Amino acid sequence: MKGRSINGASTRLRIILAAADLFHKQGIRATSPDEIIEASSTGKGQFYHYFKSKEGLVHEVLQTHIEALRASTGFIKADVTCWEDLEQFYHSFVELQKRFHMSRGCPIGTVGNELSEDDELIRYDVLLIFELMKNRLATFFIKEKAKGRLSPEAEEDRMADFCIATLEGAMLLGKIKRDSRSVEAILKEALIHLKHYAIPSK
Amino acid sequence: MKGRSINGASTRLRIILAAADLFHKQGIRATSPDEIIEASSTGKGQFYHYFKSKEGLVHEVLQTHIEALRASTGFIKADVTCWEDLEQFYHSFVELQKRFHMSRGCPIGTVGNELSEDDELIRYDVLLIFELMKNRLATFFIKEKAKGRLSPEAEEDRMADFCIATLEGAMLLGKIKRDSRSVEAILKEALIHLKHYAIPSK
Amino acid sequence: MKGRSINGASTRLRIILAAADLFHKQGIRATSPDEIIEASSTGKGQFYHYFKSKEGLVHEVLQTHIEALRASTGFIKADVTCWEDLEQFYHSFVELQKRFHMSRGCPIGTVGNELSEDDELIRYDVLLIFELMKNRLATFFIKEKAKGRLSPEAEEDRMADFCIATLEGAMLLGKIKRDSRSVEAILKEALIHLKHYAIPSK
Amino acid sequence: MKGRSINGASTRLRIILAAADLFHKQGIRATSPDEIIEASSTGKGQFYHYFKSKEGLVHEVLQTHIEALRASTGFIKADVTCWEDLEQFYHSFVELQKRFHMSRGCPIGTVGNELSEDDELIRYDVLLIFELMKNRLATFFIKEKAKGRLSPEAEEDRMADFCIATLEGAMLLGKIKRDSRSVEAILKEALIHLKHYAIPSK
DNA sequence: TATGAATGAGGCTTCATTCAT
DNA sequence: AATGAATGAAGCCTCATTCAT
Repeated sequence: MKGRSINGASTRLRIILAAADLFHKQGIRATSPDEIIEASSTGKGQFYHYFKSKEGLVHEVLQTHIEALRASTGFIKADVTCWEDLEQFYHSFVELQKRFHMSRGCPIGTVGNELSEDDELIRYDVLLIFELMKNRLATFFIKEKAKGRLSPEAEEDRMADFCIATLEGAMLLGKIKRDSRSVEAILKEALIHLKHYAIPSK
Repeated sequence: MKGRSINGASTRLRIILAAADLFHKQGIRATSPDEIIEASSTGKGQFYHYFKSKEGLVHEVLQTHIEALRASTGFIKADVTCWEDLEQFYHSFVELQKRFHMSRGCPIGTVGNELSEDDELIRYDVLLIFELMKNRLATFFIKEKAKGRLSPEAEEDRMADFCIATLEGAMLLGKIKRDSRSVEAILKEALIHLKHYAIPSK
Repeated sequence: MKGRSINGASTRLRIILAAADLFHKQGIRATSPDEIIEASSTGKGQFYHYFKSKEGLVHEVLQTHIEALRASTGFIKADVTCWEDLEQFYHSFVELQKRFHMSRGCPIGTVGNELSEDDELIRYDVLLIFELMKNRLATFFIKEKAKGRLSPEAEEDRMADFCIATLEGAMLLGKIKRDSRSVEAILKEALIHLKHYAIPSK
Repeated sequence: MKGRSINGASTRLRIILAAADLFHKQGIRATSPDEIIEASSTGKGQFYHYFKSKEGLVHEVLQTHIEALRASTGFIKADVTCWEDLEQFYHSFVELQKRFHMSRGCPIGTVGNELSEDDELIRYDVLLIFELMKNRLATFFIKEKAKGRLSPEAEEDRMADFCIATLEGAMLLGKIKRDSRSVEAILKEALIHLKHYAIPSK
């Protein structure tokens, strides 16, 4: 009788949280159900009681990320309404990475990067998260443009994708270098570029 | 008997090439020695004759990438001497990705992504490759600055890291979206930014 | 509350019926409690509430077959009082098999076949069913002999066993061939043989 | 280092023989790879080195039965050239069954009986064995007829199928009853029937 | 009566590696 | 240089059952 809990939901959640952490730390393939079971103090049966397979769990973990993104309950600060918020958005990721002493990349990027052609279902989940983030950012740019504070030739969607790409690329480099300095430098460059499209309000 | 050593060399190389392809396609963890052996038409013994372990092979694969980068024999066009070359550098990666119908990311990034804290040796190999690429790019920026064609406040190393980060991030998005359009858009944005540091020769 | 016990009875019955069908379809070992629970739309608890174990359920399923045989409520037409009835007896099994497009064998034989030395309890159940069927058939032969319509050297028990064996063997061939023709041919041969013992009433 | 053998073939054979015995004893589903591995004194890896799956092994086991049948090296005496040989054919099966104290059925029938709709490959193997046996028997009947020693209305194929069906049915009953007497009685009845088609040479 | 959470043993298969020839 | 047999740990999942509510 390991982690017998009050209700089933908590076991399920414990599994998801343990899995999310392990996937972030070492990737999906490097994480075995047994490891997740151990980390969440459950039994083998519970794993497959709550999730139909490891892949199913991956899906649930990503759904949890989506929830957190939508409800702004996670580490990601994607409610961007001003340029400072955009910096905060970037910052929230770097903070996460620093918390793990630069040994991990982006939780989403890590998962996305290790997908292959037979992980279509998971790819769609990752895609959805990236699109969600992109939309949050694009919305900010669109509003800025509407207010006449962004150059008319700025393409909001492109800019948003550029944000995400620089973020993901920077975090990957940060993980490889085990150093946050270039991550911050890269993101600073990205911000400089984005702000080039800004029209200073007089 | 020459034939033997030639064949020997080719066996070794066949294994490396097959492994490089599989690692790129599906990552290291998802690729078993058996799969590599099969793809390179060798026997189990040969694998461990030429490489002391799977990790050793990963190292050799990365050494091969380094060789190719140094000798400019691979797909990477890192001999950058003008802005067009920089575009070519980016382009060479996008071409690679397109060749696989946007189902793969960057061969180096894919490997780097799935490393965890106990893959220090491999991490150094990946780091070396990124540093090598960065130096090639930085060298170009340094020369440009020396020629007075780059703004004095441009930081060449940062710019080079920015190049690599945008590249890696863009390719990740491309793989997740299975579409090259945003990859190209992102890289275009990156180039715009970099060129902002350029001083047009009159 | 009557409704409850009625529902209760029906739950129990639903489980037995679902199990009987699955055992017939794929055998006992290939059928898990989960599958039975799913097929009978119950919960896990109900299964072990009504049956002490999977083996206990197998026993109940066989008891149900026995009931049906005794009360002549099942598909088996074992009330044999004339030669046409004997044909009907055979025919009822072939009909069952045809209903499942020749993909299944005899429901009893299938269960009996997969028994091993530590299934003594179940073996006795199966044995009882075969003995029951045999007695029904033997009774017919005994009566025929009593009426002087069967050769004095006919051994009624042997004949009855012969009936069952040909039936089981024919159904096995039918399942393997997925074709009813040889089943019918074999049973026809069997009938010819049995009728050889008959003395035509002048 | 358990049963390290001189050459690989013997390991493979040991696995097949152990599996054949266990399948006969308790059926395919009741036999786990682990059990086969244990019984054949091998390692887990060897099992999957020689056979692609458990199903693959079942196939090989059946192929071995086919070989034995073709080469007449197994327990089955299917070289039937006279009526005594036919009795011997039957007898060889009963002897096998007696050797195991009537606790097992026919090795082929046992496998055939537990198949379900998703074992098509194995079903074909079993079918082939039955067809092979049938042809051996039918050949005898055909030759007898050619020699004018069999009634013109005898249908050789039917008779052969009848032989196999009675055999399989009798063995199943024998296993359930744990008694050889009715098996022998049933087969005696079958022989009586078949001989009815014989024309005594004057 | 009913639900489904919890448990852990075991089933089938792959992995990475070593060894013998 | 080359082959492939051997090994055992581990990976993913299902099973049969019990327990708590």
